[in-house]
Amino acid sequence: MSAEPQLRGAKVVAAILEAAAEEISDKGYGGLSIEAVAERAGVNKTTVYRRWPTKAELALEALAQEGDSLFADPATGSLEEDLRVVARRLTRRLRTRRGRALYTVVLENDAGDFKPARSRGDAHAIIERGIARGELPADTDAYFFSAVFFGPVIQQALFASTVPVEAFLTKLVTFALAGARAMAKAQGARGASHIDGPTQKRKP
Amino acid sequence: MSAEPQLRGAKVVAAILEAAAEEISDKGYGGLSIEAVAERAGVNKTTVYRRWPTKAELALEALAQEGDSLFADPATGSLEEDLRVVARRLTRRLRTRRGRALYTVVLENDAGDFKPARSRGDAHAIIERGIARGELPADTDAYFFSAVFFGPVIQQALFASTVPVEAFLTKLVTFALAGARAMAKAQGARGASHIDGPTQKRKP
Amino acid sequence: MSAEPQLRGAKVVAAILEAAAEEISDKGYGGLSIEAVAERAGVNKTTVYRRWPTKAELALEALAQEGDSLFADPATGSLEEDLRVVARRLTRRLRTRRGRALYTVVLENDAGDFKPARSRGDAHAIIERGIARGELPADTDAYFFSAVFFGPVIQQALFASTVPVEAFLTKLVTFALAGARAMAKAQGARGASHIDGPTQKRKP
Amino acid sequence: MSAEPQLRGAKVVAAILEAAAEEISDKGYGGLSIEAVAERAGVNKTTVYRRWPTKAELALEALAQEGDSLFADPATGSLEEDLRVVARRLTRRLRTRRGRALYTVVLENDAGDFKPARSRGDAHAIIERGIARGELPADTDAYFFSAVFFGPVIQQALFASTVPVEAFLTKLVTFALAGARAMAKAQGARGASHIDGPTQKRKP
DNA sequence: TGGTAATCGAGACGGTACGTCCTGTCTTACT
DNA sequence: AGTAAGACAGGACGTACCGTCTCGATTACCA
Repeated sequence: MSAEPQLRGAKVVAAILEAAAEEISDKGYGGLSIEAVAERAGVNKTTVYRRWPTKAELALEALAQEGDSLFADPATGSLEEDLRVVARRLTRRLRTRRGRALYTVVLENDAGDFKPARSRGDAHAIIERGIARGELPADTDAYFFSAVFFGPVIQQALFASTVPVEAFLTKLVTFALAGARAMAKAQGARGASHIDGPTQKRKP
Repeated sequence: MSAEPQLRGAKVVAAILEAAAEEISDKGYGGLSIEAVAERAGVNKTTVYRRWPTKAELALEALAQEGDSLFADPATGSLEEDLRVVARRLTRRLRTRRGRALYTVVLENDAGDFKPARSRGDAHAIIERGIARGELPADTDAYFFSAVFFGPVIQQALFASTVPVEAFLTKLVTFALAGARAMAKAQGARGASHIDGPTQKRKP
Repeated sequence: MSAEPQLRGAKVVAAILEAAAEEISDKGYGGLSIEAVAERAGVNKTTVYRRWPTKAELALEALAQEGDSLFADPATGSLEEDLRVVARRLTRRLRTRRGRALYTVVLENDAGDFKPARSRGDAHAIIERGIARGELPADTDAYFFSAVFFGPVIQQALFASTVPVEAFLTKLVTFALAGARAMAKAQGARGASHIDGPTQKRKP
Repeated sequence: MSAEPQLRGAKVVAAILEAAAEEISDKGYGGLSIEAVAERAGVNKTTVYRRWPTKAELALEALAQEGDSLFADPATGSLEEDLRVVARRLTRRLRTRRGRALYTVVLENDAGDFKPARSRGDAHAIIERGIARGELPADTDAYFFSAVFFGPVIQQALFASTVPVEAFLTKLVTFALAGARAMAKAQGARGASHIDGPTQKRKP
């Protein structure tokens, strides 16, 4: 009767990941020390090293613990509003040390095949609902649209001195939709996007 | 008695900045240590600390040494081509440890009033030449357009697993121009952008 | 499914002791680690701890595996030669990490009731044969003589910068025999020695 | 005006050596940890490592701080009594963790050219005074005699289960003197000893 | 022959110390 | 005055063993 194997282990893992997340929130990824995580988790340093050989791996797993709410369906009924809501969430999160941490990890290592990319994948649902509702042309490339819409948002939030305010969002939404529609008219279907998500295949 | 005569003033500064730039190229901003810089510059640790209290300040100054060529006028005669050229340069640089370093600094500190924002300002010239040539509507907001065009480029280069290939650039250029034109048609002038350059105030 | 079948009982013990002996030969007692022994023996760490709670105990048992040949009867027919032979063996062994290990164990713990003392007991046979042959006075105290003869040998081998060479041995043999004879003459029997063997009591 | 250079340094050194000596007294050489020494000295770990790369080097220097009193002239007027006094001092010290430490260091490393050997050199004065007084033959080899007399003492003190008691000392003194005299008579001068002190030359 | 008990492997864990690297501050002396 | 030289306290690194523990697998012996 296999009860719970690794019961102790699971607790330890949870404690460590939580501690790591908190440390990141407090001091950012740059200020993250495994010693501090271990102590905060009430765990020995070697226990952390056993599972996460690298600060980066630990941080990534800690940051992956949640964050799924970001692209949750806003269900406003309108694509424009949906995009605005998600962009606001994104912006708010990226003003957080914790929100930025993910990007710092990616930047300091070279890894690209990552949470940021992956979670942006979650945005496709929103876009595809917009397509279904006819707010975007039928042949719109969701990956491309996502890159083009969220790219500037993230960029502004992470690296610009001034916060992208509401007005920017409004303008961006208008711009993106206009671009997508105009492009569709101008060139018709143009094959698959060339920004690929991690692994998945595109359908015709 | 000392073999090497002491470096003085400007020479010291130059040696240190150069050493720092090389260290960053080798090990990235994360792997940058003042000790290593000092040794590489043939200079004492104290001398470095005297002028740059912070690793970030040193890195920023070292990285500012060059990089102005990025937005130099491609002078292809066409806005589309100009944008493509600059985007290619940007992408190539951002695949470099040194290119990424700048963004890492900004991310790890919270400072946003920085090179990235400033240098994007340099892109305005290109865009405004496009406006002058009639390739973009007369009321196009250069700041906004810059953010909307380069945002996705930077985003892809820094954080995406897949390199933004030519096809992406082509699509992006098309998209951006289409968006700008459509927006102009649809709504006319709509007030100033809300993405501000470094310090200057925008007028209504 | 496991490739190697488990070792059991006596086999485990043998494997561990052998592994321990080899480790000591390689790295000395100071460099002896139970982990390394376990791995070398192809045995789990716990299995070692189960039987030898202490590094010292393990080492002692491992070192006790052999070493009985040291005081084996040289049977040269002459006490002087017998002593020389045994002293040479001793010296040679004490130049070995393994040979020294035993003394290190004794020194690091405070335990004195140990192999060194015990094995010196084996030397008595040689001495007593010498007494029987008339090479030493009849009332010679074998324990005392052993201490007085082998003491300097061990001392030189373990702690002196210069190896005790043949000439030293020759001189020592002469000296010891001369001392024993002179002492006998000078004072006659003088009661029991006060260096006791491990446990046994000396009789008057 | 060179005041005291290295004033701070000298204090630190003294503090560390004292702390090390105390640690050794408390826990023996085996239990000596650089961390503990550093803390006890109120000094940073790296400061210790800077000067003593090895535990052994630190221990040796710490143990060399004193210990010169051991072979100080007992000045009893009689060689026999002098030897007894020094032997008693030696024995007493070798029952100490600190006293044993020196020998442990030598044993664990292979270094032989050492304090123990060197300080035994100090014993020569005593022996040579005995020669001068006519208590030993004129051609007695002080090195050899020293080895032959103190060897058993050290041996018993370090490795025997039973303490070498007074009676042993008495017997040993008698034995050694008898041996030296008998040897002189039997063989006359026989050239230099073959146990050499560290470096010095023997005089004819 | 099948079941139970002893033995063992596997490996997580808290803990101590290792020896190294870098930080940022300080003192001293040189030039 | 600016610099080299370098000692220093401090903190974290990543590693090695320690000795303890739990969990299953294996083996051996006994019923």
